[in-house]
Amino acid sequence: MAKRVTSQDVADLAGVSRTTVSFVLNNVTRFNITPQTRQKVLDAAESLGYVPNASAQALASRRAKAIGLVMTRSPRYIASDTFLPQIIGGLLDVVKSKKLGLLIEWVEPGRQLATYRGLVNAKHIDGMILLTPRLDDDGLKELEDFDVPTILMGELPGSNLYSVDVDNRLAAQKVVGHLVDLGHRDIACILNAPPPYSSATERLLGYQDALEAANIPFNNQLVRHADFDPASGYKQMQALLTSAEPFSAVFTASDNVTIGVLSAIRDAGKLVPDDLSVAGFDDIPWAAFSDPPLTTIRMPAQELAHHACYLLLDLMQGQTPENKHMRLETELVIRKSTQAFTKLPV
Amino acid sequence: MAKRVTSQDVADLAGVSRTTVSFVLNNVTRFNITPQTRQKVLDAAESLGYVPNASAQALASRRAKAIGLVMTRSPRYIASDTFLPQIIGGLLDVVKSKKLGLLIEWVEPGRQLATYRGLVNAKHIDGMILLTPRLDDDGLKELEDFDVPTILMGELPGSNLYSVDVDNRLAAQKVVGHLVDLGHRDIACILNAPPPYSSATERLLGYQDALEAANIPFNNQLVRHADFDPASGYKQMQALLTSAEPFSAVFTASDNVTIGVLSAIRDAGKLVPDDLSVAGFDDIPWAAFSDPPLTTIRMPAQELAHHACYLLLDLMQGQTPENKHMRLETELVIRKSTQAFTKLPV
DNA sequence: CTATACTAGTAAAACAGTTCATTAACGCGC
DNA sequence: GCGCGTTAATGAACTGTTTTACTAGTATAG
Repeated sequence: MAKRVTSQDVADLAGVSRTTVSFVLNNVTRFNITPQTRQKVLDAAESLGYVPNASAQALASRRAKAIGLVMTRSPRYIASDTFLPQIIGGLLDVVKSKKLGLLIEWVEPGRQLATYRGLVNAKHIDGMILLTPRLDDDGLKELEDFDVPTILMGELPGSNLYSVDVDNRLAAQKVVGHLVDLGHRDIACILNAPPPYSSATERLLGYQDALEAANIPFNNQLVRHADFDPASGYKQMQALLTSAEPFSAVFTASDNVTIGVLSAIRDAGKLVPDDLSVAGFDDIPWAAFSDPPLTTIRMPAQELAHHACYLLLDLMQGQTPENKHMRLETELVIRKSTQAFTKLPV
Repeated sequence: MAKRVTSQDVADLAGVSRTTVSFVLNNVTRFNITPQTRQKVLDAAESLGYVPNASAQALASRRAKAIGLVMTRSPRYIASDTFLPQIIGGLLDVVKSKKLGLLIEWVEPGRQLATYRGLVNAKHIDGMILLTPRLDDDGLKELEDFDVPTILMGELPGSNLYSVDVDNRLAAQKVVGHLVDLGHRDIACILNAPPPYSSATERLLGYQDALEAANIPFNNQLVRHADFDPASGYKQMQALLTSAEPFSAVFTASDNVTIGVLSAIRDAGKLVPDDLSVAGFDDIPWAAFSDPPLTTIRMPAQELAHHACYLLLDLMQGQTPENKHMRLETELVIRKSTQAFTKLPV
């Protein structure tokens, strides 16, 4: 249990002051340090195995050297989020290269405001990335007033916060448009999440856009809301299949939900794509290997994370990029789960 | 941009000293505080919206109030880890209830020792949980000498560190035993990861145990190592199918890898379970909905996270539980992907 | 030969808490 | 009326950095 090595120890060994040690180790160019002195300090630090105390650094510099990834969903849903690893992987890339820490937080519904305030005031983090924001988040407006750099991953209409996302509406329109182009007119829609989540609402709008462009009347009976996981997809698909409404294709606004959807279709004794075309959203790793391989929208999850992180870093350095809402390109990936309309299944 | 509220502000408003504020807010019972004074302080803190500065607290108390989740895999693999969300969800449960922070770290292969030392000395965290340890991790032995509470999630034979895991060997033996019981004798094995990962090695041993118990000679030609993701599973399965070795069943030591395995089998024109029985490991959410639903081993991921976290908290409080290696129960989940042996496929 | 400007470095004051040692006040017994 | 113990609260030291303001020493210009 060796005693902590402090900057004083380094200073003593190098024969300089703590100030100088700090300047050297932080590459402060504003002051003049001779190369010799510099080297002496570096050698001393190296030989002692000096690592600055993060708390002291944070306290003195008023910078925590860490960012937070804040999730608005309960651990139960986090557990089945196939998307999260990609986000975290992407964030780690950046964070690591900038020598920052990554803190994971979760805000309880109903206590958002208090949680955000706590995070901000405790100064545990210098900025935060909010994942899957909810439309009914009461704390988000307040957040705009705090002076904490914040990036929304996901869009929230009307919010003044910076955001990084794909254009969910356009992407949904693209994939539903593909179904329309194949001749389908009765297209069911299973949303990824309940209405309070903005991505669900946006994807529904895109679905409607595609219908409208083809002069297909909107039928609310064909729209269902799933709840992130395969089980909810199974349930909603089963409900659709036993309903009186006929349809020849289904758009599922989340591949993770699609896992359950395909299963329900199989259990009902129908074939994809012969009886029913199925298109997804996200292109999770599973999609390319499903049976049949899934036509879907590629969500550039890691790139989203990269961009969100870099944008956050800019904000943390006091910059104010003029484009507040960054939208990344999505790509329609056509595989084997969709085919041209032939007839309505019985 | 309101100025920060400090404990001094609270003290002033309540008409007491900073010391008293600290005692009240930290529930220090060793000192006597009258209920009236106590209430005055609480009211003052409440009305000012006081939140202690995390850095200052950490510095003064020498406790960071945060734990770290440390991963030994590169972001590229992290991105396809279907397991991670469950772990994080489980950790968040506990961490939140104890008002701790959760920091995510990633150690680069080859720089493990330096990274661990940095983490420890920087005192950013009070303890850490190591995920999927590698047998060739040079920093791990050193870690035993540091006095930082550490929990291994995963087993590392010979390590003196506390660990929480399932009995990978026994679990693999159970599921392979199930295949044996069904009459299969030529059973291929696709491991979840390269040999340096202890879980791969342990599961291979369990596979061998099951063969040995049934007096089936071990055939190294039937063993392959995948690399965490579906694509690697596809590749290894394809290699097996085109090899000269016959087999009637395959044990895949990771469901995520199994996704690719099933796909390769379909592409080869074979049927599961008629031509080939397939058994997995992990029971990820997909497994219940795959085609056919997958026979697999249920990995209690969230419980593992819970236990690891509680054990870590014990360690952080200076306790030294006598059982250093906690093993959680796994359960064989029999679904439709395995059936009794009939004949070897051509 | 000073006044000035630069160099290279330092002393000391933050930063915002925790915690040990101390004290003031108070009743109590003798 | 004095020492004593107890209670409730405080002063001040301490945590390990950053950073501002300052200084001693040297070179340059007038």
